[in-house]
Amino acid sequence: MILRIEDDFDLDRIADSGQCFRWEKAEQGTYRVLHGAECLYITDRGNACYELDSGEDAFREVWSVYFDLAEDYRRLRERLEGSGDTFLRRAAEAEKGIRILRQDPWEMLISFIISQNRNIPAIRRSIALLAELCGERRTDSRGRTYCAFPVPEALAAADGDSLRCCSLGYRCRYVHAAAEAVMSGAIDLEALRTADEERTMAALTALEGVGPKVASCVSLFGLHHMDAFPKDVWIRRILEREYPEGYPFEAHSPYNGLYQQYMFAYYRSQEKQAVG
DNA sequence: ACCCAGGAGCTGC
DNA sequence: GCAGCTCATGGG
Repeated sequence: MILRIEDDFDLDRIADSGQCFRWEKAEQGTYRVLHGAECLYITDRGNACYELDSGEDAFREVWSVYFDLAEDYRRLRERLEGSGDTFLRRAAEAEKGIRILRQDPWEMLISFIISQNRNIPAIRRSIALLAELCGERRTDSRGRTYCAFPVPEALAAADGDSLRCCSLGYRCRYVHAAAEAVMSGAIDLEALRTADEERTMAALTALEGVGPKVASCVSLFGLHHMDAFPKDVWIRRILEREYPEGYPFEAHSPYNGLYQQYMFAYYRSQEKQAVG
């Protein structure tokens, strides 16, 4: 189907934003997007037109939700124009097109447990290996196989050696423990969608290997709590260098998470240019 | 051979 | 409470 998206929407920027680890560039302008057990090919045809290999039903039930198309990101970006936060305004203008995807909280929990103390290419690699090892094998619309993100049962059942094959290192037992916590009901990820931030962070950080950074990523990217504000090494640098007097969380609430993504992407792109 | 990475847990003070 | 250490592994 062909779709017109007038709002901020940039596939390259979303793909590089560090919130999703299973997007793969197919050909120029086209991404193959894996999300849970689903697969989508989406192509930027220019002039705000996008081609999706999905039917109307899958689009309405899965992909329009995933891309958060009901939200007006231009409005959220333009909301910054009245503020005196010049760094953030610059970042948002430069990185316009980033969105906060509505990803699956279980997939985000495991992905960000894996993410700790690793760079993005290494995270992608481990997640791909994990899916190949424990995910259901499926076929996409082009006849290519792909692997669904493993369900909790599969990871709880996986033995230590097979997890170790995914280069998870010391995070193996965290992944296994998280799967068991979800299976046993010790944590109810669905219930956290509507929980307040304090309860959400408390429930997530109670899991082994889940600290404040991983929990806030699950909250933002998996539960769509738009005010969650993950602080990784990059964001810490930004706060130190650009906001020595303190960052204005209150002024930007309840969209701190989206604005964090603009800053994260902007700062990293600046660093790349400085190096290259 | 280095140093770093979308960090967290543990120890010692 | 918080600095400092350790963890396993790959990317640049």
